[in-house]
Amino acid sequence: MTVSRTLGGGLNVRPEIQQRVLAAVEELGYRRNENARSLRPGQPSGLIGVAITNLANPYYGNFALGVEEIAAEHGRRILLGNTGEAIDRERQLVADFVGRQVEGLVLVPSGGAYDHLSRERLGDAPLVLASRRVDGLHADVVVLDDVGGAYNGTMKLLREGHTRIAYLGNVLSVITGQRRFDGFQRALDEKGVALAPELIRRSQQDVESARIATEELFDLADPPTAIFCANNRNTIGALQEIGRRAAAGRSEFPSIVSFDDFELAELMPVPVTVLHHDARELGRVAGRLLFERLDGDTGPARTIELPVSLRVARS
Amino acid sequence: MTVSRTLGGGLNVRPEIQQRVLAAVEELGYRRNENARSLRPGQPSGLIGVAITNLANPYYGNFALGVEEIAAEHGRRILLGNTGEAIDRERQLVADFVGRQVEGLVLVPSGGAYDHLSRERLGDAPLVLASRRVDGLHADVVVLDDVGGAYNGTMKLLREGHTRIAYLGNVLSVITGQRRFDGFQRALDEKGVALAPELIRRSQQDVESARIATEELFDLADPPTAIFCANNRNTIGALQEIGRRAAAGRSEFPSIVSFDDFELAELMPVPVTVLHHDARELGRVAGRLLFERLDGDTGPARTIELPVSLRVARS
DNA sequence: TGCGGTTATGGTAACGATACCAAGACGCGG
DNA sequence: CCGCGTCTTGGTATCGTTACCATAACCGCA
Repeated sequence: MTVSRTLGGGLNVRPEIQQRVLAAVEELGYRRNENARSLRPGQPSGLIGVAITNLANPYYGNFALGVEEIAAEHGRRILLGNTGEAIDRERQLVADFVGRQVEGLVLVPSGGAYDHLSRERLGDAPLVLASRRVDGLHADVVVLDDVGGAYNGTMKLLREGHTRIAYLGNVLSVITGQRRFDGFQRALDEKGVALAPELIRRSQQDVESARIATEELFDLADPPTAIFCANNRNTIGALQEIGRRAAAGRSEFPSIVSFDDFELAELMPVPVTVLHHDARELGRVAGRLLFERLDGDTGPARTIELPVSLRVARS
Repeated sequence: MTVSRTLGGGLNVRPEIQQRVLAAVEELGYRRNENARSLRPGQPSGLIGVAITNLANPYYGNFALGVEEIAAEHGRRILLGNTGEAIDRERQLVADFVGRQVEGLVLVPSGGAYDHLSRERLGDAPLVLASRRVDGLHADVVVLDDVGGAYNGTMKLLREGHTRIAYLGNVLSVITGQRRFDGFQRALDEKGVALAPELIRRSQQDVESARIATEELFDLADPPTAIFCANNRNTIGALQEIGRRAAAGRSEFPSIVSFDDFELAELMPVPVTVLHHDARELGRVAGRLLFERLDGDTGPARTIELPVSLRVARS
């Protein structure tokens, strides 16, 4: 049709006819069907699939926003899915994204199996993994300097003289959690401080379970004097429990190191040191990696490690 | 093809052939093209368009999660777009969503013009507006009890004896902001307290501008003794400024009422009262309204007003 | 054996858009 | 006035899928 030409830039169509076409489009409320458009071979769908683990966590909301920002710059939309850390849901989401002909995929992997992420399963769509590494998979990766950040944060507590340092972390299957724990452990080893098994809690995924874990820590005969929180959810849970106890008159004032920044950290009643990193920037970097692939970069898989800075919010 | 029948449930296909088809699918890595699928008339695309104003705000992240949750229950995916409060971007997003054959739209409107939301522009896709009302538009709406919530929060401050109450709010064009200001004003009127123009700041969209506005309030000759924050961003900004001043030794301890809850509110150094509501539930309700329309409900447009509860986080 | 009925299988058309091709209209130079 | 090139326009095929239809194979029963 002449309509297609008109809407596609209007090359070689008489201006008068273009006017008539546009008038008819306006009157009929015609919208080009993008799905039919992307059906023709070689035509891009204009979609980027983004799968994150937990949209309720503002960290991932910001991450998604960073990807969306880069996608929008390139005229693409994002299809967003929430995996909820469930591998089945991740599998299903990835399959669906591929079925919808996404041009590329950005994924925060739940960890564990990754057979659904193999090249032949994804077709032509490049894959960028974010926030978490998956060993043995050929894909671009953007992660934080988890080991170094956790090491620096723990060292700060050790230098302040703490020896009973608790660790609140994510489930074991999440590789990020392992790397952060590695950094934590390395710092203790270096200072010759023994790991106290009763102070290590590594299975909290949400705020409430983190709060309960903190409650149990405080109820120990020999409670910790400092807490290393391996992520935002654990930090908030720990601080909530501290607030509860303060309200009940049983004040506990451990030093806190939090991997992941959070708003109002500087207003906390206990000394909080924050390992700061920019989720939105992480999303942007993931987006840029993806679009470099889409622009034809065929080099080997890259791993970008973003720095984590130590910020003393209150001491 | 027999392939289509096999993947579509396998009715009237010999089990032996089904096995062969599935084996071939596995070997070739075949994925059904969902775009081609939705091309046939009457076939749904399985997509719901969700456009929110600011994904960096955890409130909207949670909202999107609520919609995603309901969509997932119905086997649908969400296409997520960020408008950034820009009407042009909203227009573009909506047009794109329609072009991609979304089955329905959930939108947090930026406010202002809404010609792009008329029925003929959207085709068959039902529209649900969330969080903000748009007068004169025939669509289902889910909003909070903005007026009542703001009224109750302000009343609490007035009953505590405050008469110099500052107001930190969103830009004027956002209808939610107007409604919250209405509730604020109604409470003042009822108690016979005059509105002090120098204490009313209604143009902060982000945390930093809210912090600066708070700084200016404290520097007044006759500073406020309480602050009503009309949304999360303004609350955080105000509290940040309070923290800064405390760190500098110039302690200011106004009472705060915050429309929108936030994590760790109970740990703040000043009395904070929170007008609590559940963003995720808002998203769920919007999603349910949408799916009722998709299930054939053709009744008149409904408006659902979700309650806002007053929670004394710290007093 | 023959006939109606059920089940299995693949051919064809159609969805909406566009690349390609063919053909008509027009202008210009020889 | 003719031939060539350029611009404009619409016909046709195609993308991947599924509804519909036609056909074939098979069964049971009279």
